[in-house]
Amino acid sequence: MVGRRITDVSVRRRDLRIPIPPDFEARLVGRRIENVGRRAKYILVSLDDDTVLLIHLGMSGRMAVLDEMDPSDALVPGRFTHGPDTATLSKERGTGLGAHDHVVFGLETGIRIVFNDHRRFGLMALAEAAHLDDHPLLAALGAEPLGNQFTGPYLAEALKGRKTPIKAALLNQHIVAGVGNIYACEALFRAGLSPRRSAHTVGPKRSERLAAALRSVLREAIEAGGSTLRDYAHADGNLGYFQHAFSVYDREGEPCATPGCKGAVKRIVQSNRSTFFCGFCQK
DNA sequence: CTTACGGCCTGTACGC
DNA sequence: TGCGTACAGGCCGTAA
Repeated sequence: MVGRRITDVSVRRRDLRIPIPPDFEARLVGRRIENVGRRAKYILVSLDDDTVLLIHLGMSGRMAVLDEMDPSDALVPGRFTHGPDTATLSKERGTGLGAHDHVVFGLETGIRIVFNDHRRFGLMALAEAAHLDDHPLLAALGAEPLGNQFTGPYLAEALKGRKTPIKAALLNQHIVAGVGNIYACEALFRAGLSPRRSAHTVGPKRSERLAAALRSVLREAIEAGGSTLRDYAHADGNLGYFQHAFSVYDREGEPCATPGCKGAVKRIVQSNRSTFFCGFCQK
């Protein structure tokens, strides 16, 4: 995408988690893409007029690249996996688009970037580059877990006085940004901390362990291309494979991975989300 | 201020 | 086979 100009924007559904504003298309057409970055779970697309396009994939969103010169792209694994998409595909033959392809960016040289999100928990928004950090979606975010700011002392300070379970605190984007359910569970396992433990009881020493555990699990997951549970895929259609390295996530009833531990992985519900952990080695 | 909870959507897996 | 229920990688608004 970087270096190419946006020649065409087609919004096929505006009612994402936050509605796409009326001036969205007009503000994007004709702009050149200068950079693609990320903050927390937001993709940040910087344009040549100091506008930034914010994209959030929610739980089920994905971006795909359709190359007009290569029709086999429509067969990219993980692209039309849901029933209605395939059905609609035949009706809309010629566009190559499916029922849940909500936004399509046409770029120079005939490539299309498609935002697909069957649950519409994702969103797109526009921000000014000069005030990006003040944008309502970004302003209150905590430190990047892989950035220099995120240290044991930072985490200990952020957890101080919080009564919520440590699992919920890890999912709180204002404390640490970009951690979801899988990696919260895996980090707590690596740190040997019970997900039910009150956040404020995680002091400097445990925070150091937890911050290190979180960084290591994220680094390894990224290295492995992410975790494919049901339908996650890269823009090129390749699947992640970190799910094979899970210690606890989605492993209810299986023996604990810690050598010598006799425990089995338990599943509980916290803040309406599944938590997986070992009751023996996580205290 | 903090925390708990329901809701947003649609698709899939599973039990009856 | 068909139907109902639970659940899914996120996050916001509201209430307490």
